[in-house]
This record gives sequence, structure tokens and C-alpha cells, in this order.
Amino acid sequence: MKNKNQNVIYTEVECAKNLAVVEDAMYVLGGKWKLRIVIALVSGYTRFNELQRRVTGISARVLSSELKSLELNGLVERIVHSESFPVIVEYLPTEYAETLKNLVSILGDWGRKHKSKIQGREVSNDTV
Amino acid sequence: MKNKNQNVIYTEVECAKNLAVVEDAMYVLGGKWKLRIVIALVSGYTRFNELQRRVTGISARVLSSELKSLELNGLVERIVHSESFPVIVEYLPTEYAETLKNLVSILGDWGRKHKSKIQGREVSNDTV
DNA sequence: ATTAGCACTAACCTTTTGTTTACTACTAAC
DNA sequence: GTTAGTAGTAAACAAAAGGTTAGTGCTAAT
Repeated sequence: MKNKNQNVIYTEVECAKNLAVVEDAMYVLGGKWKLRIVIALVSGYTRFNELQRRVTGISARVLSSELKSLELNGLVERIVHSESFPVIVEYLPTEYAETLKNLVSILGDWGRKHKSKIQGREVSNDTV
Repeated sequence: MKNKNQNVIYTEVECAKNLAVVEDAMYVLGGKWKLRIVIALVSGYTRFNELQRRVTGISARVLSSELKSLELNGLVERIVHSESFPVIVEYLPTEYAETLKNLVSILGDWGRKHKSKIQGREVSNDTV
């Protein structure tokens, strides 16, 4: 048997700290849709219906509420162009959303490697 | 107005690729509990009840089913010590789980910075 | 003149996720 | 001998997340 709390790698306090910080992140980014929406946004898709087409499977109701949540957390800015008619709305990723690029890229790398692992294939590099 | 699909940053295909790989990752790691359990595991907590104490708020039923899912995906190994009585069970993170350390660390960093941002404080470095 | 597109929202319903309680059967400590 | 700990599972239920349908009021294209 390995463990009688002698060879824990992190103390309870350290473990709790690590848990706390990823919980803080997941409070903002967690769930099925938020990171996907961010990806579509930083890819340059900024209009509501366009986002719904990119983030396949999301309903208008959920997209709407997720965008509000991302806006509250400073990751998107909602811009209404009232000079045009009918009114055009854009959702622009903020500068703060840029701080997610590294995370998204690493998560994507892991996903790509995991997929090739379970498929028993080599990893290709043709991803963006 | 910024965007009439002239200044998209990534093409639809590139955006779809990026979405696909993070979806692959989130299929394995998504949800409220999986990453937290991984953190507790790599911190050296390997027994069922111990894990339930570290990952605060999780119920035995959910912990049990999440551990099964992590095992299926090669991130944990369930080891039964039948030589002892009563039987002792350990959940050990696999080598494959090590590939998540970078991701977890970056997610934690983002969470820490985000928290200090919304609290208007400086970022401290006393995290593990 | 009809159809599709725009940016959503409300009401209602289903699915997923999670909780609570109780139970197993045995051991170790107080 | 009572209490707590071990590693869970089953059943019943509650809460959270998400989907579906319908609709607004206007424009632009066919």
C-alpha cells in the first residue's frame, strides 16, 4: 500500500489552494459552452447568429445567457450599432479574453493528443 | 461595424478544428468534478474517503462515478489490496495523468489572476 | 408577394447532474 | 459496547442545465 498520509505530495493546505484557484477559473469558464464561445469570438465571429452557427449545437437561449455571463466577467463586450437599421449587435472579445489564448491552446493540444492516443495514431501538426 | 466576414481571423474550417480539439478534451475533463479529482490524486490523496474529504462538496455517488470515468480514460488506476483486511482500495494517478499537470497549472494561474483582478488586488506568488 | 435573415426572449419541457438516506459487513479505537 | 472508519451501492428525489417552439418587427433578396 502506498499511502498512509506519509507520502502525500502536497499538504492538505497546498492541495486546497490548488483546488481553490482552479475552482475560481472554472466558475468563469466552466460548463459546456463558455470556452467554445470564446474560441469562436477570438476566431473573428462576432454576431449572434454567426456564433450560433459556429458553436454547433447551442440554442439561442443558452447562447444568449452564456454571452451575458461572459460579458459580466469582462471577456466580451456587447456593442450595438444603432446607426444601422435594423440594429446590428456585435460581441467583441475584450483584451482580457486574450489572456485565455494560452489556456485554450494547451487544452486543444491535450485534446488533439488524447484523440490520437485513443485512436492509436500519430499526432499531426496541421492544427491551427 | 467590424465584421462582414472579411476580417475573420480564422476561417470556418480552422475555427471548427479548434472547437473540435477542445471538445475532445472537454469530453474527458469537462464537468464540475473531474479536474478537481485529478488535482487531489496528483497531490497524493489516493483513498476513496480521503478524496471525498479533499474534494469538498462531492457526494460518494458522484465521486464513485467520476472515478470510473477517469479510469476508463486512462487517468486513474484502481488498485485493490486484497492482502489486507478489510480490503483497501487505492486510486492512483497514471503516468498519463501527468500530462495534465501543465494544463492544471495554467488553469490555476488564470484563476488566481482572475480572482485578484476582480478583487482589485496584486497577484501574490505563494501558490504551490 | 413570399421567404429568409437579424437579435433575441418567454414559456414549457426534458435531460443531466447531484443530493440524501439508508445499508453492507467488518475493524479499530475509546 | 458504542462510535467511527473503510469502500462503496441502491433508490428516490431535487436542482441545474439545456432544448423546443413560437413569436417580435423590421429589411433585403427572389
